[in-house]
Amino acid sequence: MPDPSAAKTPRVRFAPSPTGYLHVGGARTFIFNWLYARHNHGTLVLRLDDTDLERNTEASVQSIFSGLRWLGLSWDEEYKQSERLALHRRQAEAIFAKGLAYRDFTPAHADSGEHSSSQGAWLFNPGMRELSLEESDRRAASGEPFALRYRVPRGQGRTLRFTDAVYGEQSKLADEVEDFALLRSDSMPTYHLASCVDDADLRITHIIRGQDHLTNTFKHLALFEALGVQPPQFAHVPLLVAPDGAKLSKRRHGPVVSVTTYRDAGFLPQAFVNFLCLLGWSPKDDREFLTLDELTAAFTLEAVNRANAVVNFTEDDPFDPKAVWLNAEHIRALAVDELSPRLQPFFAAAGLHPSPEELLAVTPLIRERIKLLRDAVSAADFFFLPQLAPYDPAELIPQKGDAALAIRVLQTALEVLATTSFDHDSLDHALRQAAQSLGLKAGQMFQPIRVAVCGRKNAPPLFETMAVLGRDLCLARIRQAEASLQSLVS
RNA sequence: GUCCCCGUCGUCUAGCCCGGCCUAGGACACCGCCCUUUCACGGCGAUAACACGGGUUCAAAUCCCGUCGGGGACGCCA
Repeated sequence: MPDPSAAKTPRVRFAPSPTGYLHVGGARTFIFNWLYARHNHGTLVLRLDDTDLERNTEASVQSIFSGLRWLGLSWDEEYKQSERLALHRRQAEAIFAKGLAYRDFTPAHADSGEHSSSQGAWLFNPGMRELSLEESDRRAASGEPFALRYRVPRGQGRTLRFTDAVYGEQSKLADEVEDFALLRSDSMPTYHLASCVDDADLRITHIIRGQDHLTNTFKHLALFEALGVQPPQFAHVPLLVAPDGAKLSKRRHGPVVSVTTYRDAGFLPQAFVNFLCLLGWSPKDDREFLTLDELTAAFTLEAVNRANAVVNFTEDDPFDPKAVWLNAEHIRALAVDELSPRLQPFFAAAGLHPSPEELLAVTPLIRERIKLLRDAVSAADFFFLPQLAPYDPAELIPQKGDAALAIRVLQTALEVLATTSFDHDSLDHALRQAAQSLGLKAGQMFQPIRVAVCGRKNAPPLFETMAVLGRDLCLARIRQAEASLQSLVS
């Protein structure tokens, strides 16, 4: 029998609930959905699952949208569950009318505790499932609040089954599924109801979501049946877990799981996407660096793993080293004129405002030296600082030398630089010759100049740096350095 | 507790479905060497894993059973 969903072009959905910022696990689920949709020329639906009035916030909605926009992956349709309440309620009533659900008048929150701990799983509230329709109607009419529960077909030896695209054949006895709620006592739909009703109504063909929903799927199977529709295909993806093995959570792990943390630290979205894809999925060859196009071409659900993946962050280092490495790779893969403008906001945040031209000149000197975009500031601030940050004059002293030697180097440099043209080759030639005439190794000559000009020992290549800085600034800084050395000798 | 899922280097993974080519491959991180005006890039190299126990087989990381370990679900949260 042909699979009805296989013929249609796929429709997938990402359905975050706006109860907090977009976190890395959610981002990855979104990316997998996006990749699946694009790979198969299907449609990606973004649906805000905002049926929990208590916990939803507008700030979360904004945070999710800005996170998604930053990723740069677009969706095709957009819905909000809160605008579809009428449909949810209508379907709940239809299910009730078919006798597949019942009213539960047990007060909310009255039953916590006693079943979870000792006597096994909770299945239903005593008395409510068997309430006669007459009494149920009477109590409802009298205004007594109730939740609507799905009447799981228990006691018939039924087995609920589905084939997960990632986890394979799944089955569970219906007797082990609890009577989950469809409507709350305030008549708001629950997640299960709203989700299934919308998935059916939006004609979703493939549900790609976190593995934490694997067991919920049995409830959804029953619900789709109650709704009278074929269930979509399911594909559960392994969870992203913290180094301690627990599933990533905003509450326990804090801002390190927020995508804005990555964005603000200077991850490139394409690197972030690349990294996330490699957690729980691989192209099955040795590629690690993949562009979006390559990811799209290579992505299949069959290649998704089943084991949870650890995001390797620590207290003092919030980012997985592999994510950082991939980011550095993507930075290096960027053309200078693409990279340069992306650096600008990070300088601005540090109070530095180089012109686009200045930044463009500096970018090639630091491109291979930064792992995160924000590193650009510490790597290149000296280009744009009118006054160098104070440093220890002892740094100016070269290997196997003393302050007097450093002074001699700088004085010689001052003379030579006064007449040398400030391009790489001229500087290289002039300074090497100067070193020779002083009887010094090149490094002994260059190091004091580097520190004088950059204010520190580790910096981009000297001649390119000086060429960008220009003669005036270089001479001024070298003079200043020489003066600071005088205090050391006297 | 009940049910579901998972278990290859520290981490991400290839290999597992279709046993032999696996003295288990790649990557990150770490360490060492080379390149080099510093840093970085790049190159080379080293350390490092089939959770355990049975079984099937001429042969098991690969198939079967069990044990242990980890995770998830069990909410009028999603």
